[in-house]
Amino acid sequence: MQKQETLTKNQKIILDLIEKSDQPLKAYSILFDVKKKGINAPLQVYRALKKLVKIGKIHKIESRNAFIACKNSKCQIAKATIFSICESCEDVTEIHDHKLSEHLRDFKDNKGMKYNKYNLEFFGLCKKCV
Amino acid sequence: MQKQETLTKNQKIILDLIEKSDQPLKAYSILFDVKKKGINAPLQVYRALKKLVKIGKIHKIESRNAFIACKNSKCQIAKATIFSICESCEDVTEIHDHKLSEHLRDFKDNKGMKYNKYNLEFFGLCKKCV
DNA sequence: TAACGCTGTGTAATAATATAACATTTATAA
DNA sequence: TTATAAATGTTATATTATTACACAGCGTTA
Repeated sequence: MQKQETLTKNQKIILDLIEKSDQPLKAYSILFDVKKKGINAPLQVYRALKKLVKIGKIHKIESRNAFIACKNSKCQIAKATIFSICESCEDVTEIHDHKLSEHLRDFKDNKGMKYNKYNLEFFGLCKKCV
Repeated sequence: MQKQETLTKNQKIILDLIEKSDQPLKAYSILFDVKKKGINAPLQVYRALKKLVKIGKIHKIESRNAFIACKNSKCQIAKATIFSICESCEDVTEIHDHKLSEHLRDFKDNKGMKYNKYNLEFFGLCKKCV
């Protein structure tokens, strides 16, 4: 079987919703919002989220248990994510910084471990909240 | 009131347990283990964990919802953490890499956000699991 | 010393996040 | 067309974390 190119109905519904928000959404808030479209159970949401994360359409903000759309149109990068998170207003922004990404991509520890993925979250106060 | 230097009974019990493990422990597994010491409820565990994280004695592995002791004897660094995580055996190691830490500490985005904390998790396969 | 603020304790209840198990359906590949 | 991988729908349950309340201990300061 080939890699699936087109999303299924549930996946589309959920991706649409996440893409309309510029901030991360939580699974059960997504569930609440898509009930009118016939998605009734948590598992239906979690399954779609899992797939969307896998193909890089969305990312999980681990420290917040929330999901945000990847704005990078070319993004197949489920594998290398950097976010800034305001600890006051909880605003989350994905960071695309070539130099930093390069640095992280090239990082080697002294254990001989080969990395294929990383997730970096910066915390602080955004301009509005300072 | 001054900053508390000494840990309370519950905090000590839980820190001891976490320090004896070289791998991250989950809250409810901690709870199970400390029941014999008179800690009966999840909240007692979560409260101690929160404090221990705050003072830098332990770190939370966000992607795993688990807690690991900080091995760095000087560690007051609840604020700057880097881990490597094996996706096969789930082995977790804290990384101390001066150059990388420096790079992350000095990172500035273009939003004027001031960071006071970051958490970086690398994923891959450890030597044993390759 | 009494009153206050702060931190921690203990307990019960509940909220929030996530997965297991099962039967069925749809899509793709051989 | 048949085998298989991927997705669906549903119910139940597991796991992770917090709210709310009553109270205890300690240091500060009035």
